[in-house]
Amino acid sequence: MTVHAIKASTPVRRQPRSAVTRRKLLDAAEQVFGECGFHAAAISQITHTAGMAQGTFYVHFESKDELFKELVADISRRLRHEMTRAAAHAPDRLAAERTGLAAFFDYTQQHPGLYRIVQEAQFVDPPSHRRYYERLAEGYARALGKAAEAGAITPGHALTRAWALMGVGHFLGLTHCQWQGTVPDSATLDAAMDFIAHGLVGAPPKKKGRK
Amino acid sequence: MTVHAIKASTPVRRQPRSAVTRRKLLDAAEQVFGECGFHAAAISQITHTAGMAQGTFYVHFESKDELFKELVADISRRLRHEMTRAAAHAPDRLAAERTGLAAFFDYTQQHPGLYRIVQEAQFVDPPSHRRYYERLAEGYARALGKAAEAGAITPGHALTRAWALMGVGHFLGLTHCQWQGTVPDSATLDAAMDFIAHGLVGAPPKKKGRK
Amino acid sequence: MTVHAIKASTPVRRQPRSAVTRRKLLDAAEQVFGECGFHAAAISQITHTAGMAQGTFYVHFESKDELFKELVADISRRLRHEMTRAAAHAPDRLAAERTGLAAFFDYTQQHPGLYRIVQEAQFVDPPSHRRYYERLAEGYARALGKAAEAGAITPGHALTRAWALMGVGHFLGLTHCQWQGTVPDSATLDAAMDFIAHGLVGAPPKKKGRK
Amino acid sequence: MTVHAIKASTPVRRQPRSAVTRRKLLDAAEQVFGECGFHAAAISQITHTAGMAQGTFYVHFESKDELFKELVADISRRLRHEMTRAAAHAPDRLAAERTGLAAFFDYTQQHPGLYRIVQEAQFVDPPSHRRYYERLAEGYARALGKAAEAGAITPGHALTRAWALMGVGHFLGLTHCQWQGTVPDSATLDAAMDFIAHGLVGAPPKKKGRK
DNA sequence: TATGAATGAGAATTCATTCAT
DNA sequence: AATGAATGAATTCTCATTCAT
Repeated sequence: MTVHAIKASTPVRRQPRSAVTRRKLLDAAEQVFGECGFHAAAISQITHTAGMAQGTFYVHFESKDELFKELVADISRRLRHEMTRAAAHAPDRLAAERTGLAAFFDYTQQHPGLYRIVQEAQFVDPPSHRRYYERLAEGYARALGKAAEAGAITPGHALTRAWALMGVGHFLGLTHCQWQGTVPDSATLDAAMDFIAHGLVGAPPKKKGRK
Repeated sequence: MTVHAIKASTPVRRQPRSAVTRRKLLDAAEQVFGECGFHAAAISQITHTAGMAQGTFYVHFESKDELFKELVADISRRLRHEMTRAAAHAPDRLAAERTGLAAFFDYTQQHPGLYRIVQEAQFVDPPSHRRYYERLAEGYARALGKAAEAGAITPGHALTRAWALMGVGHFLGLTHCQWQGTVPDSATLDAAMDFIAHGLVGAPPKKKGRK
Repeated sequence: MTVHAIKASTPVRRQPRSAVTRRKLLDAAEQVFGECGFHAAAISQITHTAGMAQGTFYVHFESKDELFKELVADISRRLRHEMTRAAAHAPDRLAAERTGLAAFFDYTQQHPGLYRIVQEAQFVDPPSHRRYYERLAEGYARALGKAAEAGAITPGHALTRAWALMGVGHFLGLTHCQWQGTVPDSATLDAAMDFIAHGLVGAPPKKKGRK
Repeated sequence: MTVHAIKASTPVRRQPRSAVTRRKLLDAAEQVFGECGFHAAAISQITHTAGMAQGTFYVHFESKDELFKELVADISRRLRHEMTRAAAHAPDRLAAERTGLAAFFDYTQQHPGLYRIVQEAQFVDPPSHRRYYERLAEGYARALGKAAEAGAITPGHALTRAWALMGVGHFLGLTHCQWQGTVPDSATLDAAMDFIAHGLVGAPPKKKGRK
C-alpha cells in the first residue's frame, strides 16, 4: 500500500480549516446571542466563547449583523428539518398537527436561545425574521392544502389557516416554554388541538357551500 | 396682596408643570422608540423631539429603561380600552371576536410604532411584555367563559383558547399590517373567523362529554 | 454700589464655557497634530493634552476630520494676518516681498507644527488645503496687480506670478526651516530676492509691449 | 533528456521569479497608494491588486513602510530620467527650462498618483521625500551653474535659484495639474517663463558686480 | 425645574504582521 | 516562494448618566 492509499483512507479535515472556524463562531454566537440578546452580546464575548482572537471574527464575517443574519437562516433550516421529521409518520393531518406542535414546543423548550434569536430578528434584521416565518408558513399551507384535497379536513384558505395555526403554536410556546419554562401539559395540548380542530363553535354553518 | 394670593386665585394649570413635561417625554419616546427601536433611540433624540435639554430627562425618569417600561404600560392601557370599546356592542361572542380582531388590526395598522414597542418589550423588559399580554388574555378568557356559560360557544379551556385566539390575531397582524402595511381584507378576515369558529374540521366529536 | 455694578465690573467668563473648551481642544490639536501628524495623533492624546475626558471631544466636534478642517482654517487666518501685518509698512513692493518672505520664514520656523498641518491637509482634506493656498494667492495677486499699476514692477500675469512667488517661498521654507531648522540666512534671502526681482536673465525683452 | 535539461535550455525568465512578484507588488502599490493615499491603502488591497495572497507580501518586503520607501526611489528615478530626456536637445538654458517645466507638467498630469505619493512621502518617510527633491535640485543647480559660466544667464546663487525654480514649477503643477486637472496653457507657461527670466522688475541692478 | 457641558466605560471594526502548511 | 487564516493592539466614536449652575 502506498502513501496515497493511507491518505485516502484518512479522512482528516475534509472540512477546510476556514469552515471549521466559521462553524465555531456560529455556535458561539448561538449561545451568546441566545443568552444575552443581540445588543448586549459583544463580539469579544463570542470570539472568546469560540476560543479565538477578536480579529479572527472579521476574517469570517463582515459584521455583527451579518453573523446574526446567517445564524437565523441556520436556525430556520434546522427547525424546519426537525418539525418535518417529527410530523413525517403521523397517520392523519390532525395527528401530524399535534405532533408538529409538540415537536415545536420541545424544540423551543430545549433551545430557548434559538427561539429568542428568531424573535429578536424582528428588530435586528426584519427580512430574516420574515423569511423565517414565511418558509414555515409555506410548509404548513402546503400540508393543509393536501389534507383538504384528501378530505381529511374541511376546505378553507390554506395560507390564512397556516398563519393562524402558527399563531396558536407561537403563543402557547411563549406562555409555557418561555414564561413558565415547561412544555404545555397534555390537557393544554388537548384544548389547543380541540380549538384547532373545531374552533369555538364546532358545527359548520348549515348551508353546504362554505366559502 | 401677595404673589401667592395671585397664584392661588389662578386655577390655570391644574396639571403640575412636571406632569406636562413628563407627558411630552412619553409622547416623544413613543415616536422615537417606534421609529428607531429601543437601542437605536438615543435619549438625546427623545429630548430633542420633546423640545427640551438632555438633562431634563433625568429630572422626570430614572433611566431609559424606566421610561420604556412606563411607555409599555401606557400603550397597554390604551389598546385594551380601544378593543373593549370596539367589541362593546357586538350582538354575540363571534361577532365580538370579529369586531375585536378588526379593531386590533386597525390599531396595529395606525400605530405601527406602538406595536413595535410592545414586541420589543420582550427583550428590553420581559415583565412588561408578559404583563401586557396577560392582561389581554385575561380579558379574552373572561369573555370566552361567559360566552360558553351562555351556550353561545362550546365549552372549552378558556385560557388556552384565549391565547390561541391572540395567536391568530397576532400573526395575521404581523403578516398583513406589519409586512404588507394593509389591514387584512375581508376574505382573509372571513377565513380567519371561519377557523376560529369551526377549526380545521368543524364537526365536534360524536360523544357528548368533551373535556 | 449695587450688585449689578460689581457684576458689570467683573468680566468673568465673557466667553461661554463651551467656547473655552473648544479653544482648548483646538490648541491641543495644533500641538498634537503638529508633532505626530494626523494619522498618528489619537483623539485620546488630544483630549488628554487638553485636560479633559475623551467623550468631551465629541461634544464639540463631529469627528477627527472636522477638527482638522477647522484647525486649518484657523491657521490660515492667523498666518495671513501675520504676513499682512509684517508687510504693512514696507516702502515699496519689493521690500514688501522681502519682508513678507522673511515673515513667512519666521512663522514657519516658529510654528513647524502648523506648517506641517497645512501640508498634511493635502491628504486629509484637500479642499482645506486648496482654500488655504488660494486665499494666500489672492492676496499676493492683488498686491502685485497694484504694484504693476503703480509702475513699481513690470506688468505681468498677476496670478501666475503670485503662485510663482509662493513656490519660491515654499521651497526655501522647506529646505531651510523644515530640513535644516533655520531661517534662511541673508545671503540666501538676497539671492532669492534677486531671482524674484530679475529672474535668471534680468534684461527685459527689447520690445516694449510685453504680454 | 531530463526535465532539467529542458529547463536549462530555455532561457525564458532571466528574471528570478522573485523579481517578477516584487515588480508586480511595486506596480500595484503605485496604483493603490496613488489612489487612496498611504494610510487608507491596505496591504490586502495591494496584494489583491497584484493578484496574490496577503502573506506573499512579506516574502518580498519587510513592511508597508519599506515598500513605500522603495516606491518613492523608483518614481524619483523615472521622473528625473523623463525630465532629462525632455530637456536634452534644448538650444539654450531658458528653452531647456521651458521644456523641462512642460515635461514636468505632462508627467504630473499623466501620473497624478505618483505626484501624490511623492508629496505624501513628506509625512510617511521624510528622508525619501528630501532625497527626492535634493536629487532634483542638484541636477538643476548643475545646469544653472554651467549656463551662468557660459554667460547664458546672469550669475547667481545656483542652489537657491534651483529651489526657486522648482518652487515655481511645483505650485503651477499643483494649481493646474492637481486642482484643475489640466496642463497649464501656453499663456500661463509664457507668464511663468517671463517671471523666471526677468523676475518682477527685469532690469538688473546698475552696478556690475552682483553676487 | 431646567440646562447643557462633561464624563468614561464600552463597542465594533481595521489592519499590519506572523506563521503553519 | 506562496498561501491565507489567525492575531491582537489600537482607534474612533456613541451614549446613558451625572452635575454644577
